[in-house]
Amino acid sequence: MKNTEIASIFFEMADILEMQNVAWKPVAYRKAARAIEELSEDVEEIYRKGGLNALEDISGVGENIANKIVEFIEKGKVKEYEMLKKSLPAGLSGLLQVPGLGPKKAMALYKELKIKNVDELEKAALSHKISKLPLFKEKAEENILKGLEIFRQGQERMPLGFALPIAEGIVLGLKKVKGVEKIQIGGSLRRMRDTVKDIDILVAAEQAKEAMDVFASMPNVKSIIAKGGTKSSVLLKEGMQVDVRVVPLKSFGSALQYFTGSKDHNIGLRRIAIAKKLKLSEYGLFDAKEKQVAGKTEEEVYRALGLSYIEPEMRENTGEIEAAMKGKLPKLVSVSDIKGDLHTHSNYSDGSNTIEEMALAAKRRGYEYICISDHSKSENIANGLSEERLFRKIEEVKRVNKKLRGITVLCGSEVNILDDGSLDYSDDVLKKLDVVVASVHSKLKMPKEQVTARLLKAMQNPYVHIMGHPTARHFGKREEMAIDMDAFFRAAKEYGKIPEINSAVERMDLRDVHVRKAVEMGVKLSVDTDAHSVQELLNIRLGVGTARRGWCEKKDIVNTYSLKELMKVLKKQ
DNA sequence: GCCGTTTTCGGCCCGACTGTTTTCAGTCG
Repeated sequence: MKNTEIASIFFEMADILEMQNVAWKPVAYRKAARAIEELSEDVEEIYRKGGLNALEDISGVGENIANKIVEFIEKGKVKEYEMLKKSLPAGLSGLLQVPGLGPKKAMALYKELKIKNVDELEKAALSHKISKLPLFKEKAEENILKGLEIFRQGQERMPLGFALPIAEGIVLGLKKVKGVEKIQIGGSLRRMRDTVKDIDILVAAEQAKEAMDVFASMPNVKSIIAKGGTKSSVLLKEGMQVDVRVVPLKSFGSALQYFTGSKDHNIGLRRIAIAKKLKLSEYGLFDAKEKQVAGKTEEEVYRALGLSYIEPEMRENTGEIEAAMKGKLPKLVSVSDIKGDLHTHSNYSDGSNTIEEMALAAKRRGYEYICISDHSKSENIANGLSEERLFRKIEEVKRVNKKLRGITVLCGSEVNILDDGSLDYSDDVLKKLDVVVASVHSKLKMPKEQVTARLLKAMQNPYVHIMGHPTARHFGKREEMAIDMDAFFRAAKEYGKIPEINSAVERMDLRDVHVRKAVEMGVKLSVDTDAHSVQELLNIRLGVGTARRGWCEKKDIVNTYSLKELMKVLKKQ
């Protein structure tokens, strides 16, 4: 997949152009880079199939950038990028990644002190050379060192499942503050992106000061980046930045809309506002006479722009605005639609709770069913079940079903897909199970053709129902496997297999763009937690978030079906 | 460099915080 590589070239070109004070081009290159980064398909594939025209169909990609993509695909490099790089010392544009440093200051540091990279920047700040420059006074060195700290900590995006509880803790703390009328998480966290860079929190209050003071003095605050009357930013000990904004109640909806983003979605909305001779800001939607025509709620803002309400998870400017104009948005699946979990573990393999405990926890969630799918025999590291232990487990599930009312336990297994695409149990064993989840846990670095063939072969097995965490990515450990996703979903459709949206905090697999593609191709999916304890059943909200980002409706997700309907779908295979 | 429900040319989102500015530039989201 060349997408990430190409995107990073355009991001760097944007930085270099910005340092050279070139107008608008940086904006254009960054927009194109973001779009390429978010593609579900390999740009190379898009080019092979549809040529230059198909590349230009990518939003933000015009003739010029399309040609550069072709150049990279065919020659492995982009001439203009190479030339731009030569115009500045290597590493200099990297200074822009340090918060607080923009093109002007970075260029000044280079011209005055010959600072060419982040390490030299730190040395200069520590030896107090910077404060002698005209643009920089006494506070500057302190801020640069603070910026470097944020830069080093903020290199990595944090998985949604880590950030969400942290954000919820802050919300809880601020809710109690006198004068706080409303509070809500915004940003990419509210859009349920699988990873987030920072946490945005919006507060409605007439007097902001007390909320700001409480926020800045929370116990997990490591340092304060900015603290003003209505806007503060801090760095947490957990390593992430949190921004809190306070607005009056009458602006809460427009502010929430604004701080939820995405950036591209907001630009789209503001264009519509301009076309209607209106002005949209975080304070509201205003007419030509500066009279507020909407702003108290988000619904009001969308309605006033002539759009139906767009759910946060869809706000990426990937067609949702056009759909909202025509009133053709999907009705997204929600957590309350989920009737069961089809991929969980018990202490038969590597889970920490008994089958009965898992079942009772599922019942407390209001589920109709839960499938306990422990690991298969070759997964030694996770205490995978031999055939003999599996048969014992089937009996145990029968016993629990007899004992418990109001929840049905399905006996399943997460069966390893071996290197050649065959499965870890024989068909005679698989056919005794209610649900078979087939997953890859080994040889994750196979070339694309091989790994795709491996998955396709597994899908041809008539006893497989669900394809578990299809790309096998693991945050901080490994990238996703190289898979031809088109071929994968075509096969899923042909054989009636159900790819999984795995909600485990460190997996989140499939990704949103894959899900969107599956939905477009008419492939049914399952949202599962892969829970190894009763607590982890809660993570279903993460997977549902991904499903919503992929525009899933209830009908697209099989575990929103009643047990009877679900069994019909599974039997059909 | 991109783009078109006013446009193929002329726009391109809009406002807060910081520092030291005595009225604003730079940076950020």
